[in-house]
Amino acid sequence: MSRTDTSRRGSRQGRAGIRDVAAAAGVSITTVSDALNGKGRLPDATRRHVREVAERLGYRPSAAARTLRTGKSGLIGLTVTTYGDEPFTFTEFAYFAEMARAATSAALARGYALVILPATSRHDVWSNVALDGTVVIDPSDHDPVVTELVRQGLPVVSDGRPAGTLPVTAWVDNDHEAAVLDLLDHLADAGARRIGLLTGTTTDTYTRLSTTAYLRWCERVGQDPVYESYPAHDPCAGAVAADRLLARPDRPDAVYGLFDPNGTDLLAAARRYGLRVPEDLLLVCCSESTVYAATEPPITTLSLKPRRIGTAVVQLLIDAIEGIDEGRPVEQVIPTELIIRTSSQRRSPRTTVSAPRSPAPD
Amino acid sequence: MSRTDTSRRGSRQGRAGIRDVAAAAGVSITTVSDALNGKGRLPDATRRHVREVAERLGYRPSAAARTLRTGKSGLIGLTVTTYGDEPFTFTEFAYFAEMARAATSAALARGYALVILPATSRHDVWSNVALDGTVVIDPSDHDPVVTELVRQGLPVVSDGRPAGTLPVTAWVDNDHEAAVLDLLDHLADAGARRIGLLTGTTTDTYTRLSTTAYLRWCERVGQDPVYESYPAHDPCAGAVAADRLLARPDRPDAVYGLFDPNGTDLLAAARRYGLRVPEDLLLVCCSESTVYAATEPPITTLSLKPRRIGTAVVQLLIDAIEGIDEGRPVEQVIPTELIIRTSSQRRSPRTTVSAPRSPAPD
DNA sequence: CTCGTTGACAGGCACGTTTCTGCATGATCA
DNA sequence: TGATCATGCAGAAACGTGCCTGTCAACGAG
Repeated sequence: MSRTDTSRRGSRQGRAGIRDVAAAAGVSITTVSDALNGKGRLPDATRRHVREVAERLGYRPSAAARTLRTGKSGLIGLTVTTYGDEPFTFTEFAYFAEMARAATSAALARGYALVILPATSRHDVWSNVALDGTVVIDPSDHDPVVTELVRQGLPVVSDGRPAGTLPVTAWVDNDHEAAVLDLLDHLADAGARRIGLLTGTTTDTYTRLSTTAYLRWCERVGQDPVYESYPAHDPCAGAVAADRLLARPDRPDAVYGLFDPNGTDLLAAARRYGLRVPEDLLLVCCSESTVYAATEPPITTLSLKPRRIGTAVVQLLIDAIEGIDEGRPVEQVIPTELIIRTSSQRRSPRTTVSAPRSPAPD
Repeated sequence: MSRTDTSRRGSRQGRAGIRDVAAAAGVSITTVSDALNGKGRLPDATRRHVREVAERLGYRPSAAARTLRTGKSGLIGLTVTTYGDEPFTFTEFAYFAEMARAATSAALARGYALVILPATSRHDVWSNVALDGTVVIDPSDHDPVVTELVRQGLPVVSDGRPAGTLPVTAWVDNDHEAAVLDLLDHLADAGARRIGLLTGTTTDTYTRLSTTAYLRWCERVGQDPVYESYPAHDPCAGAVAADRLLARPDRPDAVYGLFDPNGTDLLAAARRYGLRVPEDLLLVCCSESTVYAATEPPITTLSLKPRRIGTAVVQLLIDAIEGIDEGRPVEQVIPTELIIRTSSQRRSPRTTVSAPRSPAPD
C-alpha cells in the first residue's frame, strides 16, 4: 500500500537524513546512530563504513531532533541587563566584551554555544529557544527572568552575587569591598589626604558594595566622604559628574572612579582646573581598558578580571547542567588586580620645583 | 491494553506539555495549538479559555519540538573570526561590541536571538545548533565555514564585502576607499604635507582596501607613501609600530591609524618625541571609542557606524530567511562618519615658524 | 543435544509540536 | 427539501533522532 517505503521522497530537499545514510550504507537507522555516536557494540569495520557513507552524503544530524530526543540543546543563555532598549550599557563595554569572550571560549571548549538574550526580551523569544542553562550578569533584586528560569528547573549562574533571596544555582563575583578598601589604602599610602569617589545612582550590587566600602573606609580613617553620583548608563553624565567633583570647595586630592570612562573624564576635568596628575591629584578607576596604559599620565586601574569571571561562570553552569557539581561550592570569589601606574604614585619629593603649569587656560 | 492513555505519566517531571493543557481545557491538542498560535478558526471564547488554562499550568511550548516541526529555530549565528583561540581580536572590541549590540537588538525586535559562534569552532558545536541563518564578520577568502553553510542552504550575510567568489547571500560594508580618500583630503586641507599610515599586516578586506586607497591617494597628489605595518591582533605591537613610524627620517606631519588603539599609541609616541598635536603632528584614527573625545588633545576619529551595520546585516539576513528579499539589493553600503576634533585641525596659520623639536631624545 | 551467552544488528516507540484532513452541526439557498 | 457552505473542533501523520527491546547466528559448556 502507501506505507512509507525506504526511499521516502528521495533525500528531501538536499538535506540527507539518518535514514538516507542507513539506506546507502545498507544498515539500519540504529546502527547509523550508534556508529556515529560511538555507542552500542559494533565492529570497527561497520563503524568506519557508516562514517564514510555519512561523510560522503554530507550528513549533518538535525540539532532540533537531537535536542527533542535527548532534552539537551548545548545552548547556554547569556543574559545581560538592559538600559533603555539596547542590551548592555555603554560603560561596561570592555568588561562585557572580555567577559563574553572568555565565556564563549569556555563554553565552546566543552561543546556548548552562547545565546545572547537581553533580560527584558519579549517572552516569546525566551521560550523559543531551548536552553540548558543561563548565565545572568548582575541580576537585579527578585529578577523575574531568573525566577522563571529556576521555576522551569534550569540551572542559573550569576555574575555578581545575587541580591535578596534570588534563587540562583551558583554565583561568581569579586570581593568588591576588599578591593575598594585595598585601593583606598594604596591611595592613602601615596599621600592622599582626602579621597573622593565617583559613583553611580543605580542600585546594582557592584555600585552598592563599592560605595558602602568607601563610606566605611572614610569612617574608619575619620575622613568626610566626598563623592558625586551619576546615572552610569548615560555616556555623557560621567564627564559632568567628574567636573562637579573637582569643582567642589572641599576638592579631593585623590579620586576613585567606579566606571570605565571615569579615568579619561577625570583626567580631562583635572586639566580644566589646572590640576597636575599625580602631583595635585591621584587617580584610580575601575576599568578593563588598555588605553589607560598610554594616557598622559598612565592611569592606575582596578581590574575585575572579567576573563576569569566569564570562565568560572560557564564552568560552574556546565557542571550544574551535567550534574557534576554535587559537592562543589556554589559561590566563587575571583580576586581583583590593582594595576598601578603613574597616576597613583607620587614621585620622590622632587616636585617642589616642577615648572608651574598654565593654571586654567580654558 | 497498554495504549498511551490521555494521562500518560502525569505531566512528566513538572513541565506541562500541550497534551496536559488540552486535557485540562477539555479540548483537543489541535485546538490548543491553534488557540495559542492565533491560527485556525476558533471563537474568542475558546481561545481565551485555552490561554487561561495554559497560563495556569505554566505551559511553555517546547522550542525543540517546534523547531523540528516547523524547520525554523529563530536562531541566528554570529560568526566572529578568531585570532589564537579566543573569539574576536582585542583591537576590535569597541567596534564588535557596538555591532553585536545593534545586531542583538535588531534580531530581538523581529523575534530572533543571536548565537555567538567563533569561525574556528569545533564542528560538532556548529552542527549541534539549529540556525536559520548566519551573520559572518569579515569572512576570509574562501571561508570553509561560509561555504559549508551555503551548501546547507542557509542564508549568510557578511559584515564586510566578501573577498574572491565567496557565495554570500548579501553583504553590508562601508565604502572604505572613499572614507580614506576623504580623510586624507581633510588632513591635507588642515595643512599636512606628508601623511603617514599605520596599518596592519593581515590580509583582510578592510586593511587591504584602506591601504590601497592610501597608496592611490599618495600617487595622485605625488607624495611618497610612508607607512608602518604591524599584526593588528597583537595588543602591544601597535605602540611599537607607532613609535617606529614617528622615528623615521622621513617623519610624517600627519598620521592616520587604521585601528582603534592607534590614537593613544600615536599620542604617546608623539609625546616621546616632543611633538605637539596638532601643531607638529595631525592625528586621525579609526575608532568607535569615546575616549578620544576626552584625550589631550581630543582626537579626530573615523567611525564605521557599527550600529548601523549591525542593524542592516540582521535585517538583510532575516529578510532572506523569511523570503521577502526577492527584489531587494544584496549589498548595502553604510556611510562612514569623520568626527573632527582638535587633533586634525591646525589653528590659524600662526605656527609657520614652529620651534624645531628635539629629534629623538629616547 | 540443549542451554545460556555474547556479538551484531533491525524494529519500532517516544520526544512535543504543527498542520493537513476530516467529521459533525447548523445556516443559507436554489 | 436536499445541496452547499461556513463553523468549530478532533484524529493522526509527520519532523529526525535516540534508545529500548527484540531476533538471529555462532559458540562453548554441561
